[in-house]
Formats: sequence, structure tokens, C-alpha cells
Amino acid sequence: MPKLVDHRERREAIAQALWRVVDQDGWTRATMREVAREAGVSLGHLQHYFPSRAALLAFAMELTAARTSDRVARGLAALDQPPHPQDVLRLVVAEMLPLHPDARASSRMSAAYVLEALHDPALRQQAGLGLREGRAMVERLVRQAIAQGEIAPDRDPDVETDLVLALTGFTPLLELGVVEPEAALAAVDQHLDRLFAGAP
Amino acid sequence: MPKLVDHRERREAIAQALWRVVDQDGWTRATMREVAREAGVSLGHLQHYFPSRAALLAFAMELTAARTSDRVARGLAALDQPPHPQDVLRLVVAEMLPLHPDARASSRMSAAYVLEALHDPALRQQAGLGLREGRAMVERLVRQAIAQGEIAPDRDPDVETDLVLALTGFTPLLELGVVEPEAALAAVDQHLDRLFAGAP
DNA sequence: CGGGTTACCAGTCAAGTGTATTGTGTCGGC
DNA sequence: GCCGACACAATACACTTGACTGGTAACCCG
Repeated sequence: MPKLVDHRERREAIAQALWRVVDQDGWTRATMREVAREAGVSLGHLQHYFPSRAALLAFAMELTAARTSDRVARGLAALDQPPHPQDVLRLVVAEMLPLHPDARASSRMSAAYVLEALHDPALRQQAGLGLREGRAMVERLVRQAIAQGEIAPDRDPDVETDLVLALTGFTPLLELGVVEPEAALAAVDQHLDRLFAGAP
Repeated sequence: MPKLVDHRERREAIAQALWRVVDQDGWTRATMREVAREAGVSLGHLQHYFPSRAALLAFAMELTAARTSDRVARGLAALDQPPHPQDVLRLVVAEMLPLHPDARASSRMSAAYVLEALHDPALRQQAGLGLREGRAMVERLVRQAIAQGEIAPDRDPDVETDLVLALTGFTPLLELGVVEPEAALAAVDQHLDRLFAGAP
């Protein structure tokens, strides 16, 4: 074998270049050439690691999901141990909203990804799976909080899970400056405060 | 002057062709030629009415907003007179979610539009204005309901407005089949029921 | 010290893009 | 009648796009 190269590392570096381009100019203008330029590699190099634009998107999205999970995990470590379920949910929602540069890039990647997935069966399945996974995770948190008596037992876990997830609806409002980050966070807190009103 | 043609009508017909293409294949594949084919006109014809792709998008989006308003107005007429504020809000939210074909097309147009607007200053302003307008309308409804005693007076109108708007966050979940339409509507109703819990 | 696998590059291709230009009817007012 | 404004069409232009090609160099293993 020839030169030793960490395939994974190269692919991640390229994917991060994709993020930057998507964040700045949108998925539409994230052409192979543009991504290669942003990554500081040749077009041939890029194609050596990603045979097609679709493959690049798929990988970048996987990485985006992983990154978001990481941010949540890191935030989790900064909380009390064990953390209050409300704080966990707050963290999860906050990291899905475009409230700081990293989260904004993730949010825009996801948006582009979902929009693309609507018209591509393969992507659609992958996206659906990812979203379902995320929903399941939130639902687990909600059910756990109910079991622990932190959320009133007469709350329907399914409905409450969906309502928490719907809080990501602030994304376009934040992106276009219709609501300020503080207002969005205040609303999120208001919702969670009510959800957790009941037990000590 | 030569042949009499209703400019407005032609433009609307073309915009509707755009909707169909965007709904089926996404804004990316909504090329001038594709839209012209879908509209059953020549490329030159299309260009006669829309000098650029951006102009086409802008007009189509205006029309989309108008159509959504129309659907709300039509739904409003079917309610009791005067309608209960909760029913009005429910209708507004329901018509913004992709729950039936027409609303789905509108939703996808809006999504494509917002995503495009993020990286285009001119569109950004137009989109921001539209969203602000929508928010103002919802806020008016909320404040009115508070004044009428239908919503408890200790509710913050700003926060409650934002929370109602956030319910549009169901869009991606609905589009990818992560939640069913009934579940989304149930969650919307749950939220509104709680919002209006307090006075008769 | 080859040999073969891998990394990477420059160049090319056909397809498709938005837009501009030019041409052809077609009709209303004078 | 006819001319100028208008609706519409056809074609051309200048690019960009994703994908492919052949080739070169680097390197590990035997």
C-alpha cells in the first residue's frame, strides 16, 4: 500500500468545508468545485473521497447529526449530576436551534438535507430514520421524567414529545430575524416550565 | 395595441406551474425550461412574463402567501359567526402545515423560499417582512383573545404568539412521515386547549 | 528492489443552465 | 389600409455543472 492516509479524517475535513459553504451560500451553490476550493484540495482529490455529490451530502449529514449529539453531550456534562430532565430537554432543543455559529451551520445543513430528501427516496429514508431516532430519544426523556414524577402523570407522553420537537419551528423565525434569540429561549423555557409544573 | 391578454392571469398560471414543479421535484429542479414545459408554454413566453428566475420565485411566493390567506379566509367563513378565537388560531396553524395537497405545495414553496432567502439580501427582506406580517396577525389574535377573556390575562402575549408560531415546526416531521397528521393536529389542539384554559 | 496498490491531479465531456437576441405573427387605433 | 405595439417563438450564447478519463507520483509489502 502507498501513502498512509486517514480516510475518515480527510472525509471529515471535506465535510466541514461543505458545512462552511452551505452555511454561507446554501446547498445549491455548494458545487463540487466550490467545496474543493473551500477545502483547499483539487476537484480530483474530492472525487477520490466522494464519488458523487449525493454521497458527499449523505456523509456530511451523518457527521452533522453526530456533531449535534456531541454538543448535547458536552452540554450535558456541564449540568448538575444527575441533571434535571427539564435542563436536558432545554439543552436538546437549544442545540437544535440556530443560536450560535456551530448550531446554525448544523441547522442549515439539516434544512437543506430535508428539502433534498423530499424528492429523493434514498435520502428520504435516511432522513426519516434520523428524525425518528431523534424523536425516540426525546420521547424517552419525557417518559422518564413522568416516571420520576417530574412531569405530571396525566400528560400524554406522545403529545408532549411532539410539542417539544415542534419548538424547532423557531428556526426560520430566528434565521430571518423575526424573533430574537432571547425571545425564542424565553418561549422554550415557558413551554418547559409548564410541562414540568406539577411535582417538586 | 395588439392582442388583449390578462397579464395577471398569465403570470398566475405560470406561477401555479412553478408550484407543481416545486412540489414534485423541488426548487432546484424548477428550471425555466421545466416550468415552461409544465405550464405548456414556450421558454420565450415564460421569459416574456418573468425576466428572471428570481422574479418568478418572488411572484410565486407572493401568490403563495395570498393563497394561504385565502384558504384561511375560506375556512373562517365555515366557522361560527363570530368564530371562537381558538378555532381561528387552529385554522391558521392548520393551514400552514402540509396537511392537504394545497397546503403542502404552499409549505414546500415557503421552505424553498426561506432557504433561498438566507443567502440573498433582497429575498431576505421580502421573506422577513412576510413572516413579520404573519406573526403580527397571530399576535393580534392572541391579544384580542386575552382582552375578551378567552385567554388568561397573566399569559404573555409575545411568548404565546411565538409558541403558536412554533407549531409550524411540525412541518418537517409531517413531510418525512415521522408524525402522522392526526398526531400533529392532536398536539396543536392540546397546546391551544391549554392556552385557552381559564375563562368560559 | 521491483510491483502493485493507493493518492492525487489536470483536463475533458456532454448536459443543462439563465439570459439575450432576433424573428414572426397579430391585432387595435388612426 | 397600415403601422406600431405587443404576444409569443426559436435560437444562440456564455457558462457552470457533475462525472469521467488517463496519467503521475508516492509508498508499503514481499
